[in-house]
Amino acid sequence: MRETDFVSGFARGLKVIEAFGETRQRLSIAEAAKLTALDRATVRRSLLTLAELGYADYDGKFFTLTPKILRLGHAYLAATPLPALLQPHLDLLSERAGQSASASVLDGTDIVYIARAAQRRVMSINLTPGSRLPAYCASMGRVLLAALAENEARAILARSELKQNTANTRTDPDELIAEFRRVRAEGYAIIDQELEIGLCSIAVPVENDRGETVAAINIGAPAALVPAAEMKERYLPLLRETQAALRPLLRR
Amino acid sequence: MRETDFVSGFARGLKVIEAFGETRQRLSIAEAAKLTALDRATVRRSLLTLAELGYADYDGKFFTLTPKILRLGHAYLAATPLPALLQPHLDLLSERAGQSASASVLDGTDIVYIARAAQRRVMSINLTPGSRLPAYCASMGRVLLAALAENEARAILARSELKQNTANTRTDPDELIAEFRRVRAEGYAIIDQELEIGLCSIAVPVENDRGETVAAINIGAPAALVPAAEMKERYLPLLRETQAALRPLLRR
DNA sequence: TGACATTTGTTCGTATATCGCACACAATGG
DNA sequence: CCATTGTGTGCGATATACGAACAAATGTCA
Repeated sequence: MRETDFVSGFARGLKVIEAFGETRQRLSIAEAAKLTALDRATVRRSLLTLAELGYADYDGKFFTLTPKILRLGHAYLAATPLPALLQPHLDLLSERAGQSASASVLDGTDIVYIARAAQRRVMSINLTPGSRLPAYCASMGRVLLAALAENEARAILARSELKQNTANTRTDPDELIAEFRRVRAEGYAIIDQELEIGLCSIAVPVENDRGETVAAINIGAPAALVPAAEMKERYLPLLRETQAALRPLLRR
Repeated sequence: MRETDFVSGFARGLKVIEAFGETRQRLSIAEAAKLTALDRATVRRSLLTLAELGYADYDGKFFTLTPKILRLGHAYLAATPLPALLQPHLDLLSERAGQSASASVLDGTDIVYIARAAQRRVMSINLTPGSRLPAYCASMGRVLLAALAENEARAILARSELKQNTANTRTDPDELIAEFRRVRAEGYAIIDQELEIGLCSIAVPVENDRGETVAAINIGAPAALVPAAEMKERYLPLLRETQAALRPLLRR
């Protein structure tokens, strides 16, 4: 790709949109300029463009995103067959397990939820398609990282902010890499309150007919009701059944 | 706003992203150019920019969006307090009604789901935050359109593609405007299989402490289990309670 | 309160980046 | 083999970014 095959005005605009997620819903021109490290004049032009197109509102002082911006993410969810294909299987899985079931893919150091069948709300966080969690301390994240070449997984860990969310959180890269080996060998990952106290989850990879990992699915349960030790025997068989049902459906 | 306060490169890029939603997940340069009515060279630069930034993959022939694109929509869902504020109330509502409950706002001629608590799956469509339905034939759409000034509502109907989805679908603008008056007077809207055979729903507005309509919430049920005639007595009281609980929480 | 410092939004001029067009070339299919 | 469709590139005209300057608003302190 040549130097000139890059539209920097477009890239700058996308950066401005993402700036909204990091803080509040309202951003002034100067705030957005600080968050994006772009010139105030440039940010102003991007924001006015968003407003002109209806992706943002402007009251003369602050800009706020409008729901029209969801069209952009929806372009992915609607265009990609994976979420729609997984959804009915997650519904069934969730019903049989009596717990929430989700599917996600990897994006950088995060997992991104692409489909979800919720039962009771157990987490403090509100998860919907598009939600992100750090991969290193999520069961689906462990599964997805384990599917990568070890040097790639290590590179992602190096870029991750390995935060000690709870007393249980594993933050040592070597220890995590070792866990990835176990996950690869045994085909599942269990998280025992590493992300949030009171929450356990178990995940398996979703593989296509070539055996490539294209996503991960999990079941989450309150630790008070389902101790981590019981996660495997209670839910792994159900996850394996879903996994097996999906494999032939996923052609590459 | 001056003419030069508009970054057309940015606007063109956003148009390219939206082009993915309309068709398949894979777009060639020429296809994207046709869909957006932009020059091939321009579309090519936009797509290469998306690929360079990791929002798209490029195999040398086709471009596909990556889950990173969900960051853009997520910037809205994370930044706006409304979805997170509504979610627990929808969960409760859904549990008490034993049916799915959702919240949406208006974007042009569509309603956009911003939160949802699903029970069993009744619709053929998979609804998640970001999903869109035509406003004119959805219960929440009727409520949101009824909240507008009548000439605005009429203008939106004029722009809508009033499709006869089922035998029950109302498509006459005058008839719809009359229905909006009734909705405004009585404070709720019921849809009896106008969108999809077998699906009934009832919606009420969510108002802030000034009485302005900021969203709509609904309950959907299978027509086989809950005839449209029973929707009101069964679910309207629950919706009204949720509505009342939300009002003081919504400051403007 | 009033003077001053700081922050923020806006405008301007100019160097640079980008657009749309025209054309060359490659792949594909009848 | 030619028609068709799609991709890459050079170029002149135009649009855009940047830094700086200015104006307005806001905050600070005596």
